[in-house]
Amino acid sequence: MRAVALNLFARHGYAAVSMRQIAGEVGVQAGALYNYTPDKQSLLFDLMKDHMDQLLGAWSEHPAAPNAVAALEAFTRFHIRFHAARPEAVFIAYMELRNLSPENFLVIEKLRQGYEAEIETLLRQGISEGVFDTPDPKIATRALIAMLNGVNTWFREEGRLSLPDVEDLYWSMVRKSVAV
Amino acid sequence: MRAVALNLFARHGYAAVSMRQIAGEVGVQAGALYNYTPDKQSLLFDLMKDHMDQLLGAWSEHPAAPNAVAALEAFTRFHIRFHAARPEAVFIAYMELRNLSPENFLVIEKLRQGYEAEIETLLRQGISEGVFDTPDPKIATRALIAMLNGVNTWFREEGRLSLPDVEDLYWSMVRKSVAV
DNA sequence: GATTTAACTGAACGTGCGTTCAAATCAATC
DNA sequence: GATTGATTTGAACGCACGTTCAGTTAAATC
Repeated sequence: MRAVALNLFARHGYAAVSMRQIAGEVGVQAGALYNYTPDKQSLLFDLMKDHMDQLLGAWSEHPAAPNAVAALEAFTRFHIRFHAARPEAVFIAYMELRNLSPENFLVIEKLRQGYEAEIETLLRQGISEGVFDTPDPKIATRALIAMLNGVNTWFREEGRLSLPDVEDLYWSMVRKSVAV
Repeated sequence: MRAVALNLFARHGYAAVSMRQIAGEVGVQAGALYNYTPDKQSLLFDLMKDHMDQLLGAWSEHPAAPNAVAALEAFTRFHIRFHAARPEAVFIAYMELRNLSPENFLVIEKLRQGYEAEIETLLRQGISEGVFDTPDPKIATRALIAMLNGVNTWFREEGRLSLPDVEDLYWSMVRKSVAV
């Protein structure tokens, strides 16, 4: 059910997908879904929460890098790979924030901020190492994440560029954009 | 009516806003809206089309720059200013693409590609001038636009940074990211 | 002030929504 | 094969949706 909901929410949007549609693709009547989720809102929230937990979990398991440049490269490649591997969850995580109830939104937003904070720390380390130069690490973090998130709007497995190609291209831009 | 619809679509999403809601905020009954739009879909399309026309129109009226670096700086500042000035239209233009009918989507998508193409041309000029170095201008264009679009997710008029501050920060990153 | 035109109302149309629940069905245990 | 517990069905609940339209009201013209 989660998988079907993820796919439909990503394709048509949370508000435009009915419980009957989800049930239909699962091969079941709408009522049966309520054995697995208390309501539609929780279904959305759980998908988004799972995604954020996986994102933060996967990054936290990443081995420490010897210096800030290596850490930023590791992050750049990790972020691109992680997001390219689950385009549907990513799409939902960024597009359906406003369809979360206020309490649920706060939970997800806090997780998102946690991720952002890790990257900001990384940039600050590079600045104190003297290898990065950016006047506002907070804004630079957001700029970099926005740039990397952009990959998901166009990247296709079967496309002209392979994932390593994309990683190389973006790493080159990320590196230069915060270089001294 | 357009203004109200723009605001509501931006706040709650096209699918989540009813014609009765729009009518209510206008101070009129739902039926009256149909004197001004044939249907809800056209209302969305017109808002998006207007936005894209304004974007392309405003950029095309920009004076030519003496060289590629100046042109890229002009573009960076223009893009940030233009988008910061109409956050609701921008939000809709990027979030409601999937709620357009297939024909309408094609129209908007073509306009978006036109904008992208202008920036790509600009990058290519810088490469041939020898002032830019980026292995894939098409991807670099998308990366830059994604980065600049990111401003709208956090920028607030009353915030810590003024618009010129933001322009300066992003121009510094844009410039370096494609530098030789 | 009568006449024409434009704008709006209010009710209705058929449809689909999220959710509930008694009844039916299925699976596992004894 | 009877009993139990978990799943699923199918119908129903009240409500909201986009859209239409005959009838009313307001504005503009003469």
